[in-house]
Amino acid sequence: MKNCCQNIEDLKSIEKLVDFLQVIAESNRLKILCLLSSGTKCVCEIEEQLLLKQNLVSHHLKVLKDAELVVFTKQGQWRYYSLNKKNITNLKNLFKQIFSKKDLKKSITC
Amino acid sequence: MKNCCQNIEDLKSIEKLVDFLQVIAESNRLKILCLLSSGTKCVCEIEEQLLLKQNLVSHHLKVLKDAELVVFTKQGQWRYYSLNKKNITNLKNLFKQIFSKKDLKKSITC
DNA sequence: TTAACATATCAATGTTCATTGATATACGTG
DNA sequence: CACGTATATCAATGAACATTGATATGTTAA
Repeated sequence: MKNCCQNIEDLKSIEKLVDFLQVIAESNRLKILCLLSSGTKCVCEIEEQLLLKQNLVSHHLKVLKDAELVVFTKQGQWRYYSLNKKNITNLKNLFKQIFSKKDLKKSITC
Repeated sequence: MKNCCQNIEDLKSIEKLVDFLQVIAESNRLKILCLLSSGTKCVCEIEEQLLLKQNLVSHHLKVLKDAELVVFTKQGQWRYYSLNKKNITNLKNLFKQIFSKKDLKKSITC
């Protein structure tokens, strides 16, 4: 375990965090998450509030859904999206872990 | 203040966070940060430990430096890079703020 | 059934960006 | 000075991806 970030567990955490970060490192998606944290919304509400076209919102929701950061329920012709709180928490913890000096020193042997 | 994320302050925070996230949402850069959190390193050490070519490390360090996430000091022919702890802390706080339900509800009026 | 609405998907376009090889700059040593 | 080492920069390439218009699918209402 001579090199930093060569520890398999750490590498996995880093790749996993990068995957998450790439999803949220996009301003429309971050705005959607931000909006959803105030409660469940249907696609057309997101469109209106963020002034985005329908297909674009739908596209970004798919990216967020694939990353399991949001979930939805169908109700008639509407889809109501909300945060996947469990995974948002995971993301926060992973972020905290990687960026906490203390944890880093524990988990990574450089 | 009818719409979420239309509040100028929130928008600024979001754009600022996106800028940060885009910088760290890249696995080599995240690894560099991770490595540097164990202490100051010169470029060639980063090369060796992460098995990356010199020009690539130098490129990513420039991106990190432009984002003010790292700083360096010159010593002879070496440049010693280390974390810009103040800005790393800012990043962590911004992240926490955007992703903390409580703070979100305080700062964003939807 | 037809029309209108809500949402998803597809193909095309343009942009951003990671990587690489080549080269430049700066420093130290003989 | 000349040479080797450390690092940065530049130009080219290819891949990833955000956005858009068009179209498809499913649902409700008349």
